Amino acid sequence: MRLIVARCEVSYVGRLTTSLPEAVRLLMLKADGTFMVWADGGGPNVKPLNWMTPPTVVDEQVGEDGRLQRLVVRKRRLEDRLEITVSEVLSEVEHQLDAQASLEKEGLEQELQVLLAAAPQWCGEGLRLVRREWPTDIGPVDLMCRDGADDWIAVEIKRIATIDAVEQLTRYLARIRLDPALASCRGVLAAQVVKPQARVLAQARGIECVEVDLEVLRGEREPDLRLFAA
Amino acid sequence: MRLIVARCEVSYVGRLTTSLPEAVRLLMLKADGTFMVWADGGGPNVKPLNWMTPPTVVDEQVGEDGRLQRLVVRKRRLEDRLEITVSEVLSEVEHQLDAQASLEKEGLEQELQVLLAAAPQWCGEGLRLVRREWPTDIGPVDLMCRDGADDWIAVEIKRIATIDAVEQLTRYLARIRLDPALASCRGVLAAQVVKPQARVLAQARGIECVEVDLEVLRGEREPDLRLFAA
DNA sequence: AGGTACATCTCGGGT
DNA sequence: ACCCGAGGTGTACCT
Repeated sequence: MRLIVARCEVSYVGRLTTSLPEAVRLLMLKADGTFMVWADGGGPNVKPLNWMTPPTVVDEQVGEDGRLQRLVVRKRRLEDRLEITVSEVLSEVEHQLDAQASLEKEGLEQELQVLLAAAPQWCGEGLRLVRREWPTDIGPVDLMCRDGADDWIAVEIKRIATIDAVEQLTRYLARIRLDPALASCRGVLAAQVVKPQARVLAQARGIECVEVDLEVLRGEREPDLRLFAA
Repeated sequence: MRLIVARCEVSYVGRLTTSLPEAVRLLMLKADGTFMVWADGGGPNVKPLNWMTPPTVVDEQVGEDGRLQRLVVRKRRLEDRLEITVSEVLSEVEHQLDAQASLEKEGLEQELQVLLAAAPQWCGEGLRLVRREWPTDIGPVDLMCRDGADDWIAVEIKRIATIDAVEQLTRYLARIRLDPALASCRGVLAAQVVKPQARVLAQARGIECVEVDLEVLRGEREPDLRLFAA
């Protein structure tokens, strides 16, 4: 990875067109072909001002004095072009980094799904699991359950339930109900957080919303305790 | 901005929990308080492995020999904690970068909306603009127009029209048509690209799709020329 | 290759 | 502060 701190202008032409006036910025060239331009404050925090993902071709133009004058980063087969005009290089280092990353993650939507599959009663009284990832012709519903009266309930699980989640479950329900045996299938939207507009739309469509607590599902906290939480 | 290349382990506890085994990575500490951990290949290209957005508090632990041993990055008022255990620092540089970014962008959805508001006939023959950002109780429709027969037309604008855009316009139309004066309002989906599945769903719902050409809207190219394009 | 759904999405604009 | 929509979203998974 090369890290160049330089005074530079940047222009990008591709899916859109952008330009940056001359200023001191960080140019980051990863060995995997990723190129990024960073500022410090004034813009996005955790996103580069400009970038190009691999595969890239970097054309480096150097003056007679050996100093970097221009970088042109292009994408293979596309008309994407990122051009950096360098007026001064303040620092440049290059290092070999390790690629064997393997970032382990816990606590994503999938964990919610596993926990709710093991304890579907949190999605509705008396619910028992029939199958996880119940297939429809447009994709799988997260959980398919039946209740005490043997009615069918399709459950869509989200970390945060937005209006899009309601639309998604609505599409699934329409497909599921095509089967006469499942024509009366109900829908439940289970999430750690249900956004207000999602709740309104869900109600209009007869879909029930349930907010679930990850720590309770994990058995790390008693459900009653939430009444005393701040 | 400080750039540290170091052999390190990383653990994050916050919205989720992650861990990274010991390897050589880049630690990026921006002056605005942003902290990021980067690898080179093996993971995402343009996203850090771990990060924390401002406001952050960085606690730096140094050994008796003066070498960096541990970085703990915490978020004010939250239980977010990013801990970097450093076994070896390979490089460290610090530089003052400019903040006065001002990235100029052209070609986003907003430009499409401005251009189509000025020339609504590209959305349908004889259309004239009544209002941009026509309000409904679930959000504004991009354009509200009337045609030669004084019929109402709601226009939703996208750079790329997916199935979600059809759903969005459908929701707006349902709200708009609650007003008896607008009960016959039609829908038009205008985009640079309309995905095939979006086109099918739109047709099933009586929504018209129009593909518009940004260069033509800008007046940079004659509409007929597209017939000869590759 | 194309479509779908998830993301510590991030980020900007509005209320 | 929260809600909502757009993104050069990126990325993994699946057909």
